[in-house]
Amino acid sequence: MTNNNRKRQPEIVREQLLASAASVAAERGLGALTLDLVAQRAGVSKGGLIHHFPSRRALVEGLFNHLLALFESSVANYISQDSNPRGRFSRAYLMASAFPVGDPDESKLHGAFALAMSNDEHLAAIWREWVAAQMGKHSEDVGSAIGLMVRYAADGIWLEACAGTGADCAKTRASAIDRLIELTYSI
Amino acid sequence: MTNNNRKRQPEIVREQLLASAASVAAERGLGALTLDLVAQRAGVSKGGLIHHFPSRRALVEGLFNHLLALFESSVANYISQDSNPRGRFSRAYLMASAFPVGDPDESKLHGAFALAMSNDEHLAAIWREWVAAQMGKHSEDVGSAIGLMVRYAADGIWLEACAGTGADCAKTRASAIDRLIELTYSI
DNA sequence: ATGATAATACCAACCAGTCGGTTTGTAAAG
DNA sequence: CTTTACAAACCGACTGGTTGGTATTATCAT
Repeated sequence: MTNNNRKRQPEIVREQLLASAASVAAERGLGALTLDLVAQRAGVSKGGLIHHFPSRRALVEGLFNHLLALFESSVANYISQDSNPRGRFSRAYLMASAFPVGDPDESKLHGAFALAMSNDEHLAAIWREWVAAQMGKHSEDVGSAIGLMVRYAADGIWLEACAGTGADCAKTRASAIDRLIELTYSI
Repeated sequence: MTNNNRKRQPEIVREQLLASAASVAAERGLGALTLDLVAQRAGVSKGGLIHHFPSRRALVEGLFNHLLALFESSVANYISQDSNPRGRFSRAYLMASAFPVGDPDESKLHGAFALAMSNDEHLAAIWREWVAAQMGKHSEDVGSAIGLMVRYAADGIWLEACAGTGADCAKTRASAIDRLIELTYSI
């Protein structure tokens, strides 16, 4: 068993650090993610943060992987509840994008990282690998133009959410999502 | 006539500053846009830069407005070449997004700004106003779920371009764009 | 036309603050 | 006693912005 009454619980601190980093990045963007601030929010000194993540880059990368894992499990969850294999992956991708789990700031986080990918080749590589792995796992809609189209739209949807625009036309938005879901059944 | 052999040509310098800012932001992201670097690339001192844009924020905002104007003229151009009013705006929006004018780095720029909006309420406000103005001008596809869907997908497309992913499945991509265009005719 | 005056368009140096990272120290766990 | 898990202080590099000054251009009375 993992010791219960330890005073030092590094794994918990590590998780707390990731959570703090996530909240900072969601609120103020990745650019404003400073070691001092993250450490302070996690109730840890900067030295303590550096102990777990030896550099800022390592912290950002750790957070990125964490988010990717969350998104992946969300997609997997939608898939498991979907008995129709037709376009299932794109459908789940759409749902996971349009209805993010957790706090609404999460889409902001996704946005922050998408931004980072455009200038950080390493993050972009991680993302590419993830996409490739997903396409391998869910080969149902590989190469489908409609599937790709739906996933494009899904990206646009959370982009809108992360930019905070389009809060008005919620009705049209819901209708657009409905149509997208319909489309996935014709893959 | 505007004097020809002037030594000081502030408007040209201003344009050069915007161009430099654009190239820096496209290459390294908005976060790496420093006054020193922009000034250096424009062949101007930092003081000179500050003279034209009194703060970093003003520079970023100026660049944002500049890009918005470029995108708007691109959209307008597609619209003017399109005789079918049905879904014309969404179609033009899609084309302008999927086939950016100028250097390929421009989509990176759009990406940088789109995602910067998530953390800069002021930029987001400018964007919202622009969208509202566009929707007012091209009322053809206001409130259309299909139009919104297409524009979502358009956003996703340049997001992909800006992240540098998906260079492989160009064929599927082209096919997806074709289908999106088709969709706009059914608005 | 011309010289004085004001306004504009810059530049070089500097300042105060911030940030990533290092170093040193220390208490707890094994 | 060694290793782990932190804390506290510190450092060098960098950044946005200021200041004080200079060269150029525009205005205008003479």
